[in-house]
Amino acid sequence: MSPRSPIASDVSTPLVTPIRERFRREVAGAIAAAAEEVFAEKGLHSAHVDQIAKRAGVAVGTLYNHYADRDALLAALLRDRGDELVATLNGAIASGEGQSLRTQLYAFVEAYFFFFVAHRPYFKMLLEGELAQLQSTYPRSAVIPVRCHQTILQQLEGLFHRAIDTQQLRADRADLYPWLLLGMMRSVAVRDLRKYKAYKAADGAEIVNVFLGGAGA
Amino acid sequence: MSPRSPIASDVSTPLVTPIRERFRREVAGAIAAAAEEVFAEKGLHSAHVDQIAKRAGVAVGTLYNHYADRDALLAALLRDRGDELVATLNGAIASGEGQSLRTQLYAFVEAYFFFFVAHRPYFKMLLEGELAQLQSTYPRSAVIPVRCHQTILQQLEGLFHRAIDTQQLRADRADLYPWLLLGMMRSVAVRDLRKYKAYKAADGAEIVNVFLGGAGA
Amino acid sequence: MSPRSPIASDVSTPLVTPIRERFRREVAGAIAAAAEEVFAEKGLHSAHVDQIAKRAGVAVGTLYNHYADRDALLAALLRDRGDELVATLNGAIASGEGQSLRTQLYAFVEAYFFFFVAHRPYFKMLLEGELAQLQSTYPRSAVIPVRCHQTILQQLEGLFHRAIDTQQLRADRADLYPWLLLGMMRSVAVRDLRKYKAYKAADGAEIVNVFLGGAGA
Amino acid sequence: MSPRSPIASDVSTPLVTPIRERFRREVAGAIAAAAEEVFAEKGLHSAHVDQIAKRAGVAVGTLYNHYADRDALLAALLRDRGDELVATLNGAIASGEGQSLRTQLYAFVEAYFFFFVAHRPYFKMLLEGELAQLQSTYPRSAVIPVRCHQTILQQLEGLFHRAIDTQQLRADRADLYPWLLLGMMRSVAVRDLRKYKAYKAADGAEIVNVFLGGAGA
DNA sequence: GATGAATGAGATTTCATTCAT
DNA sequence: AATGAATGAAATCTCATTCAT
Repeated sequence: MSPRSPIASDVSTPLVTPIRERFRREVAGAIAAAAEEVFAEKGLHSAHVDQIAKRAGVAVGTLYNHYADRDALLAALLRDRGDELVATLNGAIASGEGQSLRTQLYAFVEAYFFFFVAHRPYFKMLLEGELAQLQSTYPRSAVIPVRCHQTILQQLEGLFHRAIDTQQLRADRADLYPWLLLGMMRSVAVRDLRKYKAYKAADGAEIVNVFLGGAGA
Repeated sequence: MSPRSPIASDVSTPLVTPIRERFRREVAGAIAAAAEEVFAEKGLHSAHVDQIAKRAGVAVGTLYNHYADRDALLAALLRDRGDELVATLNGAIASGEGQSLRTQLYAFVEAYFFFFVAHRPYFKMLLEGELAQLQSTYPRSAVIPVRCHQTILQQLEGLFHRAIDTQQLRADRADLYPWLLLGMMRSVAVRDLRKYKAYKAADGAEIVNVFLGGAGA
Repeated sequence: MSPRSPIASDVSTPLVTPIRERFRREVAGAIAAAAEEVFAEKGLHSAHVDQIAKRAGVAVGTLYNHYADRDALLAALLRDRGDELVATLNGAIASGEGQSLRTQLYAFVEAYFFFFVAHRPYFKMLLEGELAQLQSTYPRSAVIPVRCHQTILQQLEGLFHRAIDTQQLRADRADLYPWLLLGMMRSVAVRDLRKYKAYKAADGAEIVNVFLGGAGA
Repeated sequence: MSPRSPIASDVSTPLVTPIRERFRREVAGAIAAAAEEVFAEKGLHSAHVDQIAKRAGVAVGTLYNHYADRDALLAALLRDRGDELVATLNGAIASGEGQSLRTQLYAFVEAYFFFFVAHRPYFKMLLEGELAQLQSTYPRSAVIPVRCHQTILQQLEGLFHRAIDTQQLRADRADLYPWLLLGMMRSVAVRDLRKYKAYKAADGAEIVNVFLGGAGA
């Protein structure tokens, strides 16, 4: 009720609230960053909130001031970065508009791995989340990676649909192609995460080559 | 008292034991079957031993009479079926010996999905196990799916190596090809498991078609 | 009801029953012997019935055919050997009747350690049983070592009572003396069991010397 | 906002922490006290963590916030009080320095029973722990009572060694004497714990009298 | 009577969440 | 808003005892 109350932020208190709010966001961001690391390192089930709080340099209670529960924190991570990924891929699609399928796919795959290289921990979470069955324990988080996967498939479906119209892609098994292309992409990402071979731009290009022209001699 | 007394014949135990032994194995089998279901349904982390015991129709203690602990049970499941899968694929490789790469790959992919269709629950476990980080909680189980995945990659490496010698496959990115092919296979398996589309023989054939000749028109 | 029934052992079946009975006792004896070893090795709480059965070369069920439960088995062991010990000590008392206190104590202590050397595993059980609180888990066994201890104290009380009458022992703290003497004996037994120093006859003699004449120069 | 703001003083944590820390210690102390009681009452094996937690008025989880596991709790109890006991006895030895062996032993025995009377529950644990075989289940706790016993024997060895030099003690069986004296002390402690006779100062004195001069008339 | 697998109550331990300070 | 100790439901595992063969 006082003019300095952080709750009733109106025009008379334009300075206090933003500072508090910025602080708030910084803490939430630190927790999210720590959580992403710990979830990626330990796995979606074995990452414990104490570890996350310690890594973030805050107390567990603080974590619960920013996220309703473990599920909400995990869901926020998966959703935010997932939205980023989808947006990045949409950007690649938009940029390739009107060009050849090959060019469009190059752009798409390049954007995918660009994001991958920048966010390996997120990808670990995403790939684990697509298959780990979290429904019972973390119902809100559980659906997000699956939805993300679906969205990417739909993006590819869109690309492919237009490519079929212009006869750049065989039509008969178009339903399968998004799964095949994304399966190769995922596999190359796993290869990198398993520390077999660090991803290189040539890998993405080869995925497109094989997808469009095959690996046969 | 004679050494050949019909009462105390030294063949008497082989009569009693097989019955017990058969029972024992049946129970162990029932537990393994129940475990496979529950692990597939609930996930490798969220499947609980009492659920497994209940599903198998035995008490928890019985489960522990047959498997040292939860980790050992899970490891046994993953190992046994994994060995079966590898053997099946080896069979396919052997059967295709000397034929064209396309024929060999058809056989390989067909065998893979034949096994998949027969053992969907196992595949759920396998695919989850390749990424779920089980090391801390279930160290013995953790390595098995990864090892299985490696073995299959090596099988493909072998196939591809010979195909390169006979110029049926481009040589330059041969290191990548096992990952690409297996990535597509895995993705189609996931598509089935997610209940989008049940696997059909044509799907496997198309994987080989795309892998060798591409999807471009 | 038949004349050969092992249950109704009367004069008409004098041969069959004894054989069966002997067999029965041999098995019970083997179980008891194994149990004594395992209880001594692992401790009264940590000795498991499976271990005992395995050591005896029988199945657990057989063990339960001979002893109602773990408590009964343990109680039988403690009681039987305890009775032997008390009888042995009574023998020593009887043999020393009418002789000097010193002579009587030598005989008593010698008998005690004679039995100890012959039955170290039993002594481990006995000494542990005097203090381990078994009441809640093994109520019948729990009281036996305590009762045995009491009986020995009473035997010493008897000896000392007569020695006081003949003025061979100071009268004022006679209530304490059984505890002091037995305390020294017990301690020397523990010294042996802990593998510090194997018991020698001279040790028993010195206990009597110190008890009667002190260790002062 | 000033760097010396009275609110955000850098001495503020030292004010908050001590309160938390004091609470923490109080709870840890309450758990330890409850544990000592329950372990003494029920025995080292039969005391259960939920009984201890209930007695301490906390939840099980709280107990595990303060002690890594049951073994650690038990070990802490045995170690802390054992160190106290050894220190008390060292004090008695120091105080008797240069005086007659009789005087030194009076001081030693008096200190022992002073501690005993103050800490009967601990002594129950200690005496049980010297013999109960805890190695398999509680490896860390298992060694402590034995080590404590050894230390006390060594303290007596030291006393006796000097007494032999000054010809206050017979030299020939000096290796045995610590065991004999401590055996009597232990036995009198057990007599008290068994509720036969409460310990009195005269009992300790009589132990020394008998040890140095014997009980013979 | 001997067998040994099945039983399940009970013990220990974990960890997401709460809440007084 | 931050703290971190307290909470207790839930999970795994043990082992004395039973009982069908």
